[in-house]
Amino acid sequence: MATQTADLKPFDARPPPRLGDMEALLRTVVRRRAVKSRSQVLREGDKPRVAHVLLHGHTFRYRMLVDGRRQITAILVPGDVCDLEAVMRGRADYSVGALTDCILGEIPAERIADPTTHDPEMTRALWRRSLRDQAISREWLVNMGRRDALEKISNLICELRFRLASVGLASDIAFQLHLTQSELADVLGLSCVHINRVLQQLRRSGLIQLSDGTLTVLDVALLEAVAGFDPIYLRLA
Amino acid sequence: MATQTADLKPFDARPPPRLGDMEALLRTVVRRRAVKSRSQVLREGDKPRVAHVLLHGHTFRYRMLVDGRRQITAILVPGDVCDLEAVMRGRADYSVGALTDCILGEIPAERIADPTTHDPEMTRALWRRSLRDQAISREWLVNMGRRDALEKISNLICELRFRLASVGLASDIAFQLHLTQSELADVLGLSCVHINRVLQQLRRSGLIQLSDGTLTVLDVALLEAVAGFDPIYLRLA
DNA sequence: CGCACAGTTGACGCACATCAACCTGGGTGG
DNA sequence: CCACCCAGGTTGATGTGCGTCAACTGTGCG
Repeated sequence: MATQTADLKPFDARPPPRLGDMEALLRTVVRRRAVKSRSQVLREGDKPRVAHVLLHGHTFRYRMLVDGRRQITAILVPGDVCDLEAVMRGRADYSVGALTDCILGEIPAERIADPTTHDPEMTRALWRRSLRDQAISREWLVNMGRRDALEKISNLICELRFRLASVGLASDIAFQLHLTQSELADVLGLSCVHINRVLQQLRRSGLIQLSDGTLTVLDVALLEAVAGFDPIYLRLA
Repeated sequence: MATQTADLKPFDARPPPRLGDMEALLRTVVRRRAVKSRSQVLREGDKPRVAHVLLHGHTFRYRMLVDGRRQITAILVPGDVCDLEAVMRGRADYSVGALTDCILGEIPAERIADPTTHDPEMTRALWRRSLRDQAISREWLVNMGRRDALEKISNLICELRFRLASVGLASDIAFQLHLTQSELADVLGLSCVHINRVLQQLRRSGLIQLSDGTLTVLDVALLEAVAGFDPIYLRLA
């Protein structure tokens, strides 16, 4: 359960990306914490006392149903805050897990629980993060409700390519994809068998290439057309 | 395209519910606006200059795909802010429509666009609204991805009952449901034919009763069990 | 060496979509 | 005031996208 970090340039912990927001967030990081791939960062029901900015690696939010079904509700990339809502509401209604070895920056709850008492620059940064999170959730709802499996997967790939590129972690066409097919299934509300078949369809039709956790988009325009992808919801301003 | 308001007590515009938050919001309302049932409050792509607090009636957020598919991403009840994110981001990436005749309170963008410059009480109120919105979106994602049609509908009914009760618009068991079956379908990612069949199944099994837009839950505990409903995500604090 | 987990493939079944017809009530225009 | 229309709801027949089950592979790890 380790190794994943090896694929990335060995620890070039360049404090992630541009986005003036990041500076405001980083100023408030009091401690860094490393967590292992596939370990749990936050458990549903916890009352967290620190929020975590993701500095390196990927994490995801999810909820389990009593019978074991799982739904992943967000995928987080460097620069994202894993558990802002949980800290602000005082209780987590979702869990957070690590998809890779990660480095997290801890922000004390006191600094954010009341958004009006401190650093206005950071308050604005948190608002923007939060608004973008919401925009992504809405897009995922559309994806889940009104697109078929091929469109869903294509759409997710387009979104991740975009988000990773915007933090300098994807070239124009290639990026690291650390999701297993079974995790992909739990993101998109499908079964892992079906994910497998659709991924192969995407490969056979020459749209993507996927090996060793590196996903390469061979025909960006066509994939975005298949997906019905419009990145406007990700726009950063 | 009118009439809907008639079912409600003829205009007892009691400024909705408890929730100290409401007071902070209401203080900033500069104008009230009435809109007709089924009319559009906000169009995707608009750059809105006012936000709208819903004072009376129901609205919904949605997105259309180019081929006409529609996904409803939120149902809004009195006390909710229809378009906060659109105002704060400067551009709407969703549309808002009215399910009934509504009364909206307008809040100027200047009062909220920068959350750090004004009334801290209202900033906190907006944060709480926003966090709750997000919690609901997450729950909807779980619903869409990992529950079958019967569970989805049951869950939505439980949620609406809860939210309406918390603003004094539902008795323990009954409330007004202003969604057509086709709109329900676009909330849950199903076809309206299937919605119809599952609703009848719920009626035949004595769980709900539905006539003239009044939905009565005949067996609350059983319905919540069927739905796998846990209201903790709606908790207001 | 063997176990566990990710991926792959085929056979089969089901939940849901689609299509089409029909009913109903209320609103509208002649 | 009646005739029409149309949106919403209901029902049956049929099709299909995706799930489930099950077997097999490859690979890394204890």
